Amino acid sequence: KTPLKQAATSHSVLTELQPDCQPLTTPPKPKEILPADPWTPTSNLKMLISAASPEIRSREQRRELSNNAREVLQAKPCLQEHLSGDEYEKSQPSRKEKSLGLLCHKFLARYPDYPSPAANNYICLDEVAEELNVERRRIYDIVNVLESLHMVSRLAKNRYAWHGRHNLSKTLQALKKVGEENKYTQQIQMIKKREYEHEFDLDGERNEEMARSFGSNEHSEMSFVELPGMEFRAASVNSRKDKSLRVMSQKFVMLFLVSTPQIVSLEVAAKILIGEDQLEDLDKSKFKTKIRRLYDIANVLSSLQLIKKVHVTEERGRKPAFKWTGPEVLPYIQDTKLETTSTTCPPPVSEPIASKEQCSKNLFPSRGKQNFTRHPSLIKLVKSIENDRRKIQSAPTSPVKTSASTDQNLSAFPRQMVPAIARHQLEGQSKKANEMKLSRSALECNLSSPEVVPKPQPPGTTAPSQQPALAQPLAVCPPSHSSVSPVILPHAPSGVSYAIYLHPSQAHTVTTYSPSFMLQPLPCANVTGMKSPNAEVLNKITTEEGDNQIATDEPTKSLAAKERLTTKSETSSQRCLKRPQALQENNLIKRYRRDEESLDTSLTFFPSGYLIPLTQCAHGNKAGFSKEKAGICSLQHTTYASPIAGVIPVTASELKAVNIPKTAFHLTPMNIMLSPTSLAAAPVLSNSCLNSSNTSSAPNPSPSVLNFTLQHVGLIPAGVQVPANPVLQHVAVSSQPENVTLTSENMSLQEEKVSKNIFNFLSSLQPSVPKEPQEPQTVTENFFRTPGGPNTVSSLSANSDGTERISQGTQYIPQRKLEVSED
DNA sequence: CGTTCCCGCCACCCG
DNA sequence: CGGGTGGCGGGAACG
Repeated sequence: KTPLKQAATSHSVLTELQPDCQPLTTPPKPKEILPADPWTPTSNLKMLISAASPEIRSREQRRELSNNAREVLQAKPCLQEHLSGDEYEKSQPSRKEKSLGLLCHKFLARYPDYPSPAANNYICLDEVAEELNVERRRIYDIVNVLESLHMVSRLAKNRYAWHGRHNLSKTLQALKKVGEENKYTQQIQMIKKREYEHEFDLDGERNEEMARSFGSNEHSEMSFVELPGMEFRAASVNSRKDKSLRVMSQKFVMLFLVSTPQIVSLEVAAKILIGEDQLEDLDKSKFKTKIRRLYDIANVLSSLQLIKKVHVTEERGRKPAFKWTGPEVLPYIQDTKLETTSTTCPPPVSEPIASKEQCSKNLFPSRGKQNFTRHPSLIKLVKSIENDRRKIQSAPTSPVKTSASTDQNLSAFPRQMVPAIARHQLEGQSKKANEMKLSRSALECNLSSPEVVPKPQPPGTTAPSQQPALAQPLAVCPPSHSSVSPVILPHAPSGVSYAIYLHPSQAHTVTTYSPSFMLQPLPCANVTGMKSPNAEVLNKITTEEGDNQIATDEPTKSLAAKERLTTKSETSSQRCLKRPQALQENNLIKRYRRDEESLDTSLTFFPSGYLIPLTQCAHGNKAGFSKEKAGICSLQHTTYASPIAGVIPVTASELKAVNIPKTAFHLTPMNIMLSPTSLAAAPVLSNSCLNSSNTSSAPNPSPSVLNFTLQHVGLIPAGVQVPANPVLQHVAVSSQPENVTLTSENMSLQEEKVSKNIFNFLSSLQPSVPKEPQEPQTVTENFFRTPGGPNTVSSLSANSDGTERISQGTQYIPQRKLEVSED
């Protein structure tokens, strides 16, 4: 033990502090707090307690890293001032500063999102623990969930290999598949239904039966999901019977990938995760523990930017929940597509892969959503950060030598993986995601034609070396801020939906009103931010990016690739997934049957909508984009396939009976869905579009774009604006003046109203609009709609308070309202 | 007070 | 049998 302390603090309990502080992490802490120092009654008490407690021994008083300090400063900038002498608030290491999330951030900062296989991406738990000044135990928590995502893998005891996000795509696909096989969607439905019934004190006995049919049934207790190329972990060391965290984490993720609104409440998650193991036993403590674990997992997933916390509000108050913010996951596809896509794919991404270097160097590898051009001014920051990271990595603390064998594994794997991954990223894995949609359109505006699009040159900041990156259509801002950003943000500020979806009917109106906007048919299942409890079918629906050659000339379609919904065949999913367990095959038939059965009882969703981008964008050239996605998805089955518009809850049975029109446009009286975030995003889009289109050479690095990007990427907290004269600031949600409520009855009236509303909104996009801080989004939604048939409608209303509400269906059970709000 | 979740005891399990 | 793992839940910090 080398109790070498920089600060002469008399930490009696200070156990181990590594003298050799990492070069990167600025060790010196502003002010050191002496635990024994009696300046706060609380502290005294604490001391006494700790002293009295039998386990005083390893009471570590670790200081926080500069990062934390920074965050703290941000959090309470005002408090810093010299108020009443010295003693400020509490002790430095506030609980938050020790949070797992923060720790995870620090951890992730040490490794690149896309490490080059060449580098020795080894993780020594001990070292990390020391450098981060935390108990090893905490590192396990992080590593375990990372492992569940195959971002790391265990090599030997105390040693892990870092893979970064290279495998993420595949992993998520696999998880999604397994999730589907497990019929998590149905299970979720079950639980929700049960809750609902409980409210009315309905006989809960009946439920048991249902439970049996669903959740408990086929205890497909799947264990750890492995990746094809990944399993070969040091077999020797990897015997531990993976129980909880790892598996739990995977299941948790599955829930997101499988559920349509991609929002999962802790409660539901916990119940499902418990229910799997044992038949429903409302064990209080067990539940509680599960929740606690989920928080742990959620924290690191949050750090990975895969999810973010939101709140779901029902009649019974609001419950914590999480929303998937990670990449949209494509249904697993055979390898066939590889060639097809690779040819169509813009060279940049697919090529560079050859040289991992570039990949890893690209701090903003193209990722699912958040396809925003990296603002040049960010480059600097990014670079320095990366630099730091490099230092850390090369720090003497991690001198581990690579064994030939392991090295092999490491390098070999990525090589194969990358191409596929790259392609996915390119394609944009979320065909369904609205955000994807929008971002892509934005991207297209800016990037699809590099020549046309001027490269923003930040005043004084020019990074020629980065040019290539910018030129690449794919060199867009990924959400991978986690690895980049030194700043810790509370939550990803910006939401996810950037598009406005309109029903065709409304579309007309809108177009009329403001000709400058274009309507773009868009299949957006989960975009709306609405919660669709029974989107079971949805899960099987795959949006197909389209009709390749969809025209570029037709204004209505030119903007983005046309997308279609196609049902995904179970067969495809089945056959694609290679699960270690062979039992699967045996159950295949059974599952089919089950699936069919369940289909009958569940509701179906037919999503759709329109994206309303600026016309200018159309000028651009997105031809390439729209084309390349052609035939990505192999729709070998089309049970319910058909491009459909509108979000329409329909029961399977109804579906059969009603005979859904191919163009289900009229099925939905209306379905305009505005999410607060969309409002915020829109300005950006418009701005960028304007820049690129209006003036073919608009060097103006719009600050709003920067701000938005920063916020979105998490470099700065929401609400914070980067100094720059705001040309187009976020349009406050409140820009929507009136409440809009649509019902099937008074459609025409409502319609008008809506259009008006939209018009207002669109108008508000103009530069003159005053900026306002983003507000938490609130989505109200009805659950458990009754089988209302085609008449069911969705409606949206914007409250004067700036929050929006989206509710669907007038025939839903009113009590089943649900709100999702981001903090 | 409810939510979030840190801390670290201690059971496992693997050399 | 020692040490790495990590399940687990009390209870403190936070809001």
